[in-house]
Amino acid sequence: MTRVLVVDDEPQIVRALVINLRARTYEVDAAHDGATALRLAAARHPDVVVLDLGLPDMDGVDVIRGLRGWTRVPILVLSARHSSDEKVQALDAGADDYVTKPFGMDELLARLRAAVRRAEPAHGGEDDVVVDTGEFTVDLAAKKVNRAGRDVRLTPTEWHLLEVLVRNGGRLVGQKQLLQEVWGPSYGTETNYLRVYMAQLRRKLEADPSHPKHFITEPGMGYRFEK
Amino acid sequence: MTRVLVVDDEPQIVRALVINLRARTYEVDAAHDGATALRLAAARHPDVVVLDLGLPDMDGVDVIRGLRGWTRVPILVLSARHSSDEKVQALDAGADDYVTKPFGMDELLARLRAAVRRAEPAHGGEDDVVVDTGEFTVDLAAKKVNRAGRDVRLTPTEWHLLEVLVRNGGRLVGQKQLLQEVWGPSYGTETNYLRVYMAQLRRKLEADPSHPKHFITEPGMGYRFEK
DNA sequence: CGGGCGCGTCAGGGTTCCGTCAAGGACGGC
DNA sequence: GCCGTCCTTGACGGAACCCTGACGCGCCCG
Repeated sequence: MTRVLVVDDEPQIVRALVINLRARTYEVDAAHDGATALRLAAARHPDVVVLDLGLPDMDGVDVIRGLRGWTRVPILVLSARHSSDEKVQALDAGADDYVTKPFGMDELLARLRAAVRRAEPAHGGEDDVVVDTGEFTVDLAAKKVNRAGRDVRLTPTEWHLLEVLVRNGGRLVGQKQLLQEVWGPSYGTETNYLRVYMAQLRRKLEADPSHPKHFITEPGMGYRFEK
Repeated sequence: MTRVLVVDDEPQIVRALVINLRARTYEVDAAHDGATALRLAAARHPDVVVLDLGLPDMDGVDVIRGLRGWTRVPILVLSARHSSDEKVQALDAGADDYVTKPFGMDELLARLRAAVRRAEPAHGGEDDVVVDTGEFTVDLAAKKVNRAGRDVRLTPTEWHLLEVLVRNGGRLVGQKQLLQEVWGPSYGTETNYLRVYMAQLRRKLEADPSHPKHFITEPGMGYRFEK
C-alpha cells in the first residue's frame, strides 16, 4: 500500500485529491499548513508528498528543505505560480516535480506514479529467498546451494529441477509437469530423465542419498520437496 | 562528470540544448532519431536522457520502453503535445518527467538537475562502495581497482563488466543479463564477448588466472563474483 | 512363484560450452 | 597520417554437461 501526504490549504483541492487517491487505493494523509505537514511526514513516513507551495504559515520551499533534511521521499510540488524562478527554486531545494494549477488529475496521478516507481529499490526488490532444510540451504535469487558450509555446484538442469521442486515446496509435482517445466513443453514421457537427475540431486544434497529425506518419490505420480 | 543524451529531430533545439548543457560542463551526446538514441544509450551509458517524443523513425514511447527494458536512467520527455493522454502514456511507459514545448531553459535545467540528483545513490552506505577481496579492492564510486598497492588499469568494457558482477556480488548473473547490461539490450547471445573479457579481468585481477577464485564460471548459466 | 512395472544406479559417447590466442578493424591522440 | 588502445571476430583444444542404454532391485499382481 502506497501512502501519500497531501499538503494544501485550499479545502476543495485537498478534497478532490483525497477522493481520487483513495479511489485508487492509496492511503492518504492531509495537512493544511507547513508545520502539520512536517509533523505528519515524520510520524507517518509517506511514500510520496504532494505539496502546495502557497501555505499560510511558512514558505513552501522551506517545507521542502525541512523534509530534505532527513528524507529522500519524492516531493511533487503543486503551485499556482507559473514563473520560471519559482520552479527552479523549488526543484533545486529538493522537489522532484512541479505541476502548475490548474492541473489535470490524470496527469498528476501519472506523475505521482512515476515518482513512486523510481523511488522503488532497484532490481525489482527480489528479496533473497533462502530455503533452509537443516542439511542444506537453497538461495533462489543467487542461484546458490550451500551444504555444510560449502557451496554445492549444480549443473543448469540440476538447478532448474531443484528450483521447480523448491518453489512447490511441500506439494507433489507430477512427472509430466516437471518434465515440461525443465525440458520444455514437448517433453512429458521421458521419465528416465527425471530418474537420472533426481539421483544426482540426491547424491549432491542428501545425507544418505539412498534414503532421501527431502526429495521424496511418489511412485507413479511424481516428486515432492520437503524441508 | 554528468553525461546527457539529447534526442530530438529539430536541429535548432538540439543545438540550443547542447550549447547550454556544455556551458554547464555536462558531457553531451546527441541523436536525431530513435534508433540512434537507443544505440547511443547502450554505448555511452548517459546519466540522464532528454527525449523528444516526435521522432522521424519511431514512436517516442517505444524509445522509452526500449530504454526501460534494461536501464533505469532518468528520462526527461520533451514534447509539443500538451494533451493529458500523451503525458500519461509517456510517464507510465517509464518517463521521469514531461516538459511541453516551448519550454524555459532555466526550468528544463532545473528539472534535469532534479532528475540527476535523485538518481544518485543515497548517502549512508559509504562503506558498501569499496569491495575488498583480500587480493584486490574495487571502489565502485571512484571507479578504481587496486591490487597489491597499485592501481589496475581497466578498459571501459572491462570496468563495466566488473561493475555489474560486483554489484551482484555472490549472486549468479546470467550471460544474457551480463551481455545486455554491458553491451546493450540488442545483445544476448554473443557469449564469446563474455569469454574474452572474463579472461582479461582474470588476467588482471586473479592471482592464478587459470584457477579463478573470485570470478566463477557456472557452465551453461553465467558468472558469479565472490569475495 | 514368476513376470511386469517403476525406480535407482552407473558409465560411455556425442554435443555443447568455455578458455585461450591471435588477427583485423574502428577510434582517438599526437 | 601514423600509432596505440580498445573492441570485435574466428578458430581450436579441452572440459563440462546432457542424453542414452543397460542392469539390478523392490513391489504388485497374475
